[in-house]
Amino acid sequence: MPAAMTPVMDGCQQAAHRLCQVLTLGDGREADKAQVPAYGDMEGKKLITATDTQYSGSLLQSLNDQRLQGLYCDVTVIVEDRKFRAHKNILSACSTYFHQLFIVAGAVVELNFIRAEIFAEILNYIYSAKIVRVKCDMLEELIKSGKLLGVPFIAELGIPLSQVKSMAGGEKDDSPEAQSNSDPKSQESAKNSPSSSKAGVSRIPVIGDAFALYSSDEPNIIEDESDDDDVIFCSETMPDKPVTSEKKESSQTPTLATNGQVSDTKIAAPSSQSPQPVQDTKPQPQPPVNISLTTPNPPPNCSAVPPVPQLAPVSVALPDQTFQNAASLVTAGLDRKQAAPDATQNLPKLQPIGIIKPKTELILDGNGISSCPVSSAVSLEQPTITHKNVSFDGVQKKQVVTFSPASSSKPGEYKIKIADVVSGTSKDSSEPRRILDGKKIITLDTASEIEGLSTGCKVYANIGEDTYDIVIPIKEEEEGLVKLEDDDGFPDRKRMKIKHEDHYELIVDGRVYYICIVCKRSYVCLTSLRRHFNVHSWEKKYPCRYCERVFPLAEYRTKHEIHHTGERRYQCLTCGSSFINYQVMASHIRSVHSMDPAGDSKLYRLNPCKTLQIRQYAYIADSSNSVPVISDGGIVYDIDPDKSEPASAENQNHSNEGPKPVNWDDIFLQQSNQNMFKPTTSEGSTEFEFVIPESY
DNA sequence: CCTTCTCCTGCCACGGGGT
DNA sequence: ACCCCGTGGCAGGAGAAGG
Repeated sequence: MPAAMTPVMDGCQQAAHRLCQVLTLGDGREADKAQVPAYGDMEGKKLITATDTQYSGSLLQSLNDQRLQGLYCDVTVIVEDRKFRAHKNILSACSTYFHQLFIVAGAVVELNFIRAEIFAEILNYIYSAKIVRVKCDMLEELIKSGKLLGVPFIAELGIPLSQVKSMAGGEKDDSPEAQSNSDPKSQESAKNSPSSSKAGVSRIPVIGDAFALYSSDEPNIIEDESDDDDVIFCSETMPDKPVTSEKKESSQTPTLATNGQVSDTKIAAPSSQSPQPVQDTKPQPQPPVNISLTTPNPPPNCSAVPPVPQLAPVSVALPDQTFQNAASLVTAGLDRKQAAPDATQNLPKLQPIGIIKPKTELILDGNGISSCPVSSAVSLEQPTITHKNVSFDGVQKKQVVTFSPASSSKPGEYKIKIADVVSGTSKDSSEPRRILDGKKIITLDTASEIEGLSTGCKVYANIGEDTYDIVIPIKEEEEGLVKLEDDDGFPDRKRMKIKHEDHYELIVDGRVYYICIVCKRSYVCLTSLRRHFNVHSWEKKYPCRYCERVFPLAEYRTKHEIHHTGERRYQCLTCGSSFINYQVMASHIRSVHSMDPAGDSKLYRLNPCKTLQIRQYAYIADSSNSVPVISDGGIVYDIDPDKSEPASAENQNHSNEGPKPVNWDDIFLQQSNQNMFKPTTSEGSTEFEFVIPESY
């Protein structure tokens, strides 16, 4: 040990010794787990080599801790009803799918081809290099999902361990690769050379290091720390877990016959090599992209393969100017065989993509726009790495989304088309055109200028031929950072307040449309989008008090609960009949009285809700005087107050505070603890008895 | 074809917090 | 007092499902 060498150490040796001490003692790690510095030529120049063999492991652990705390997470992956916060860099490094996805995707991505439970396992693996206690019946799906996401280790779990190089013969340390791995240069070359990583192994793909944060120093077997785990899996690299467990491998490791590729879905085995620089990347095996183009939101668990975002916009007809669905407005998936600008006139809903996601920072220097000296390239400019994109390479370049009423083939229709843009100088783009809602809006008139924009800029539409509105959130990044890190150490607390994580902004003719970043629906009102976005994020959940259903919108729940209570608030003023909702009432008025409930005449009234604690005001349905009034009671129901108010205690607390509504979450929190409002818990009668009126 | 139900989205009122 | 923003109810349309 170096300590014994101290008396004869020179300065270099002492430095090395100190380094060794740091390595072994600096952060409490044990000395025998760190590779001590090696002394080179003791007589000549002293070369010191010190390897912190635990660095990669501790780094990964730190990253995982940060993920679990939501710290510095820059992407939210929505799978089914669950959200997963993560770091783009990590996902990108471990998954070829994410690597490509994040070229164009924003801060929120939604996966509809994988189950949340499976993704959770994959994510745990990405951040821990371990797969722990996965049920055998999940393994096949896990492997399939690993293939879809391009996570090689998981994708190749079906390979019998005996075929894995590092397991064969157990002589991994003596393998040429293991030896070469000790040389950083060799490591580097191995990373960049798939063939080199497969040296000596011809039968199976070799698990490369693209998916692992560990440097490939010591190929090892991953084994879970717990002794009672049922399954272990093999990995090349796990420096701090150099444990081999042949017994478990031989007896319990599943050996599935799913090693081959899923031919019917054209899913290729994930690449075993590291994600290449974009410029160098050839089309890699990816989940096919040709199936979701007409289904922007396929149902969860569908067998569809992941829709890789496309980079090329396509022309699409717009229904008038209403922009009911921005999927037909902003972007559209581009059939790789249909690049003609006007070939998609009658396309159905297409997979929305093509949002221009600039990559570099835009600087407003007072007089104009100057992009940072980064390799200014909009995503559209980058040689893309999916075969689909490659197929459009050259077409996408210098193509932007244009929005031209004149280009529409039908009266009143707008069309987005692909247009070649000739680079040129901006005419009037130097000044921020206007300030809107805390954002600067500038206008560029050439696509080349857009190339210099950053992800902080919201460039989502043009306003005319070769002119583009650019929305620049002011201090967006600062806001995001600040709000991600809450004072009390709970980074999630203000997550909802992070700006622009949920939408793009599209400006057409000076009007702002808010585009959901997940499904690309457009909204005139930002509040509508925020409300809508909960159906993706499930940031808030609205459970029914009477059954197990959960709703993403409070209004849905309220309407649903009214069905439980049976209350009929809508009363026809012509015949006095009451109805459970507007639709039934309107149908009644139209069919029975042959009148239009939406007309000017006052045909119905809405009585205040008696059975639910909702806002105590009602609208008198009079389109000419739609003033909210506090109803004095519809006298439709005679409700036992002792039983009609599920939150009676809460109401009593607020009884002296006016009509302040009770927070549902407070109510539900209490209720959930007491489990007192579910119908099955009531004895003999429901909690909500009320006298059914004659009209019922 | 009709009815019923759910979903959706613009609109608006309310309430809380900040200035 | 005013403004901003989040919340959530309402209107009314659209579409799906079922009879």
